[in-house]
Amino acid sequence: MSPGEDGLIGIPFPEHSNELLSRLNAQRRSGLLCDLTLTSRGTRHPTHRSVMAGVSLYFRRLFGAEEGEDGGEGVGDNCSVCQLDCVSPDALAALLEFAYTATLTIRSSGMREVLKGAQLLGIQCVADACRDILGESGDDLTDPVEEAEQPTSRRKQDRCSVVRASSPVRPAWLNSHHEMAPASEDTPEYGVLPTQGREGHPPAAAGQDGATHRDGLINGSSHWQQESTLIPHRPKDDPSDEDESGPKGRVTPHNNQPHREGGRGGVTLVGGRKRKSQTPQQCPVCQKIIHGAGKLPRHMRTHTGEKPFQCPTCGVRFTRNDKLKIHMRKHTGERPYSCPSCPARFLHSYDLKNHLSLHSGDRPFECPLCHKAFAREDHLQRHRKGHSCLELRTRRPRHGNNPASLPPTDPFSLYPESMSALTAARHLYAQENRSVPVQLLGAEGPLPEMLWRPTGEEMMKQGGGDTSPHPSVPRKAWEEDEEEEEKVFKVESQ
DNA sequence: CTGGGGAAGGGGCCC
DNA sequence: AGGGCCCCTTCCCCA
Repeated sequence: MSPGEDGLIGIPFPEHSNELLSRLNAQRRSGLLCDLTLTSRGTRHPTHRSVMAGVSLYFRRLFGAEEGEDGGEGVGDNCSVCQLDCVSPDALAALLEFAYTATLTIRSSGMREVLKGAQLLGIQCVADACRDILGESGDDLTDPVEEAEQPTSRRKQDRCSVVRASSPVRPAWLNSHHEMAPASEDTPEYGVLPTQGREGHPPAAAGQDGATHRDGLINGSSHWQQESTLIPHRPKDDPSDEDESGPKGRVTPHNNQPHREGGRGGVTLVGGRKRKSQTPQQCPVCQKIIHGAGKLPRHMRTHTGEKPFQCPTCGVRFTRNDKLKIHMRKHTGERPYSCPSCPARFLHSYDLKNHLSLHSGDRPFECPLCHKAFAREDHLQRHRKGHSCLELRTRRPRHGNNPASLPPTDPFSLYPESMSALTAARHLYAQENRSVPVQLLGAEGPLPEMLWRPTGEEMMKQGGGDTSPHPSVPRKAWEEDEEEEEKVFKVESQ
């Protein structure tokens, strides 16, 4: 944590934007707090001008809520009814529904009317989606409003605006719901947000609370990209950890372990291969070190809850473009991973991997306590976290160890990490028909030292994180000791 | 409790 | 350096 942020913590509320939008929609339906009525050929739609300004460039300009303006009264401030006869009633209703629900529900026959309305009102993402579905390019249907705002490449131009726009408490209509599957993964198009003057002019839609939050975040996590800590590059001190495996240098699980302290960076020559800088950066919210150039924005969306990538078919939203891409396979029926041994085809590579283990019958993940084998590592972990290992351990270890009646050096190693030390102590003492000594019960304060055992994280901190010689079966140090000594503690329950 | 499917998140390589 | 794509691990949920 940098000195300037001492004591500053960021507590994300990912559902906030959705809940806020949902409540606003409820208010709209019941006519509460509505300060604007849209009409179209006789139909009337009460709504909130702040929401409309948030979703529509037309209304932003009408109300003078456009960033970069002086924040004075907009021309539309006195306007309470806005006649939009140029937009069909159905299209207007659909666009309003979209504004409050992030979902566009229309009949295909009405698609063109919605496209026209979206263009007229400057709702770019809807216009783009409609064009995609209609199979039209945007070139021949360029919205004049949008064109005026985006004279050149918007994606490139607005890169810095995207940074500011990523505030965790940015109102929903300014960050996520109106963006349909932007083309860029880590820098989603934030539509029509201009680049200048945001701090000085909180969006009209933000209201008082919104402004307060924004002010708070200007000094905090909203400036994550500028203020995120660049971790100094340091030559890797353990060359053995470098990836020298496989074609294309694709990492093996061994090399996919979490990086140890510091981080690889700069340019490292490994086996003649030039290694690119990974520019590790520290997340200002969770302090986590993020490796890889350009990966911090992606990580930040895990805090903000932003899901800028929406499936145009079913409306499901994703934080990442690659996840959306995989999701789209459900709709297209594409199953790119086919089993060489049978006709089975899969959506994901790991599905195929799991499937192949069924063919081979391979169960490489063995519980060191009960020696039950699993095909999947996470199943082994789940098994170990549960208490199933405390049951009778009648299985023999794979390598023909002689079960010993002696407990291992650290008897607590026999218990899952999820079990408290005190519970484990009770269990251990119960094996010997003894009560847990009073001095171990430690009613308050930290547990007595002899009952303390490090968590996985603590092990990482203490030992530099090198927990396992075989990363597919990560084991704590005490487990390895246990195995080395080949002492199997058979719990006698009788 | 286990097996399987799926989602989320992190990291590496290439462009 | 950033973005796209891919692979991996971990977690959650359901049968």
